[in-house]
Amino acid sequence: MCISYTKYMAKVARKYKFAVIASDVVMLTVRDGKLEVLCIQMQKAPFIGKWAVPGGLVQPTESVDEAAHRILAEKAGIHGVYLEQLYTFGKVRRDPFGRVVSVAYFALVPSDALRLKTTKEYKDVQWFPVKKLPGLAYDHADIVATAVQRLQAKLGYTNIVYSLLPKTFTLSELQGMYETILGKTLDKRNFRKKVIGLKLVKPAGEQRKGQASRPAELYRFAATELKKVEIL
Amino acid sequence: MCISYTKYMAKVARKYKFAVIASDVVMLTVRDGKLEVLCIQMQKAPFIGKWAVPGGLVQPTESVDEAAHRILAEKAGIHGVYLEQLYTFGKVRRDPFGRVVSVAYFALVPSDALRLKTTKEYKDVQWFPVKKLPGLAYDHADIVATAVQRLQAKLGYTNIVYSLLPKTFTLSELQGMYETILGKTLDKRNFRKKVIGLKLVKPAGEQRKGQASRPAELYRFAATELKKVEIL
DNA sequence: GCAAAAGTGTTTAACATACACCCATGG
DNA sequence: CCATGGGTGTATGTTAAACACTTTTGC
Repeated sequence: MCISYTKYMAKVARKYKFAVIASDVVMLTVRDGKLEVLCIQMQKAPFIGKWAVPGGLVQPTESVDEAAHRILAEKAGIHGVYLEQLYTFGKVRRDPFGRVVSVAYFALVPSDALRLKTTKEYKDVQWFPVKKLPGLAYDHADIVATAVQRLQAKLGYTNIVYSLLPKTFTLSELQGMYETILGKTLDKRNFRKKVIGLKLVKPAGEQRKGQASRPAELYRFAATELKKVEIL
Repeated sequence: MCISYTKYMAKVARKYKFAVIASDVVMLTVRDGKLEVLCIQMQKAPFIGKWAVPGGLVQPTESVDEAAHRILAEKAGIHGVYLEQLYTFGKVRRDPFGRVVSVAYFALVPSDALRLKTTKEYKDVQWFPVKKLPGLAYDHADIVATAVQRLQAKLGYTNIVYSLLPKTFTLSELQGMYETILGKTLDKRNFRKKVIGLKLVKPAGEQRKGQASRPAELYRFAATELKKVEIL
């Protein structure tokens, strides 16, 4: 149904020469100390074998936001994660298929949800580190770059990092998130003073044991909705 | 030509039930100590007599950015001002005319360009203070509110204010811009220390005379492209 | 007992804030 | 000469940045 709709729209759009609206979703996660993006491998000319960010046409009965949620669910089986509109890419020739304007979104996926995800068998879906991306179809390299910039910026003035970590985490894990995404190291003592002083996190009252080192205190986020906080 | 295209598209869009792409441009200026928005008065049902922000359909041969520039030029006769993409509004029923997704932009117009503008005779075009807006058609009240928020935020971390002032200006005029847009007063001495210390402005070497008070030094912006600067 | 990561304070410099008076001009 | 807006400095508190050692555990 989705494929026939796509083909139908392509025909209509070519005939009437007008723009159709698509949505592309950049899904980001942090895994093994690397910031990664979910990509799918394309089957259609002229991009056979190329990778792209998941996307699809916006249907007549859904809002653009709803389309982004649907793509997230269909292409990655992920629900309830952080999703926000990123930017709208509207150059005339960005898609050889026809005039497609793409409203791009970015989603943040916690690494524990991600583990669930990779147990499913999508042979044409893969996480790539943003620093080792394959060549992407369309203008998707620009879209991914814009998403990474937005994430880096928001890390500094919001509590958005809550959407990348599991419910409880150690302060070292939290700091690692910042270091991975920003690509620089931070001072441990200053970082801890800051996140505790700003009440970004609170102790969960448990410890992470089982490692050959001193057990780490576990923390929770004080808020799990987006708030403005000057962290950096 | 533009009107017939619009009617044609309306027909096509209704027939094939799919979304067309429009762009709306929120033009902002500061005049007489008030932040104002340019609105046009509509002629078509169901919004006869209602005010709206200038907008129009994106043509097949132009990018969405180009459409925004065209709307700015057509509806307001303004060229070369600051223009950036704001947000894409994509709810299903936001336009009774059909499924229209709007890529909103915001433009900043210096008050001297604006004086030129208001000498022209547009009986259906008017500047309204954002605090005294008439009821707006569609979801344009949301769009304007989003634009104002974006402007307030960018004022704090960029030099964007350059796009609202003439080439030379006094520090009091500059401070007035900040106070008007942010809706709060600032300390004169601290403000001056800040903008000079950050090298946001440099002296123009002239003075503004002709007022019943001490002449004020005139300044210029050190840069007239958008830069990140922590001002507030 | 040793390797590995967790945890903890102090000093210094930079910046933000609060605050009040004199100056140059036009009328 | 007076009304108007322009221009200037200092003291205080707050925040950012730099920096090294002790603790607790598993093996």
